[in-house]
Amino acid sequence: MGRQPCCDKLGVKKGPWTAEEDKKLINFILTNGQCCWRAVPKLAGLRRCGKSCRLRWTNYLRPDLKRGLLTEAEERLVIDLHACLGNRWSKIAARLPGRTDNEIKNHWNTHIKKKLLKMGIDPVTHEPLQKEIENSLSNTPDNLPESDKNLVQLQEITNNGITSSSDENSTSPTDQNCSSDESNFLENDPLLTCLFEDDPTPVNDVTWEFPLDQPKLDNFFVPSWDENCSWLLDCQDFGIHDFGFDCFNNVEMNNVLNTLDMGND
DNA sequence: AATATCGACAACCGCCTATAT
DNA sequence: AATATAGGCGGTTGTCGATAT
Repeated sequence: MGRQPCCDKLGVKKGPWTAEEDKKLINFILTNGQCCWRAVPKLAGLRRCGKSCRLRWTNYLRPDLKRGLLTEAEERLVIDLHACLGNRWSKIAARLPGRTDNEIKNHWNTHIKKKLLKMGIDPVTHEPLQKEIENSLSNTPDNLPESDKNLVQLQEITNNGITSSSDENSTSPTDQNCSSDESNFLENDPLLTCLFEDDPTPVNDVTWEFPLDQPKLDNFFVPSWDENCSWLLDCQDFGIHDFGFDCFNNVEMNNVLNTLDMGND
């Protein structure tokens, strides 16, 4: 005999989550923490698969998530990491605190991929596209619009990381990064160095490691109430009290709300 | 104003690995 | 050891708002 089935497929709801469902999931996890996902839907009163709950929480409801587009610095980091790791989005996401693999994957497919192609870089291999090289001979950076100059800058930054260790027998950038010349490459990039350690520590991993100097509430730690939590204020479908923050006493709640106000100033 | 097309992103699907039975 | 599921991951699809025609 194996394990119990994940969930009863019959009667499991699919499609976009409603505000009511979000509320139930948030309330449940803030109260009970993350336990076995299989049990979550039943205990939280949701007609969803446990997998769906995990995804919803991980990709959308987690309080430590950043909202909004990736910054330029984050984009550069994603490109760097992708050059070395390929489509291992979860590994890449682990290096970008507050970002999810799904978010990075989507951003890659909708933004970065196009940018790289526009720059004449193959988004898969990170090698220059031959055709684009020929075109570039007659299209120098000086002739490019400002937006394209930025892209060229980005390319240079990316290539510096990739080619700084190049030797006479160099092959593809990806090969250099991840195999024979990996050590040299890593020496030049402290960020990536930690990637290949046995127990890599994120550059700034806030995932569920809420700082101890944050206010300790009755049932859980909360992340810093700065921009990362502005999402809470963005929710238009239900108020903050609907999230189950009623479990706070008045003093704690006032502190939280005051901090939120300060953050908005 | 109505319709078509596109872009962004949330969510699902199916596969893989680790692990419980 | 064999079997079956949980959890995680990456690829793909579906939905919806914005923009173009």
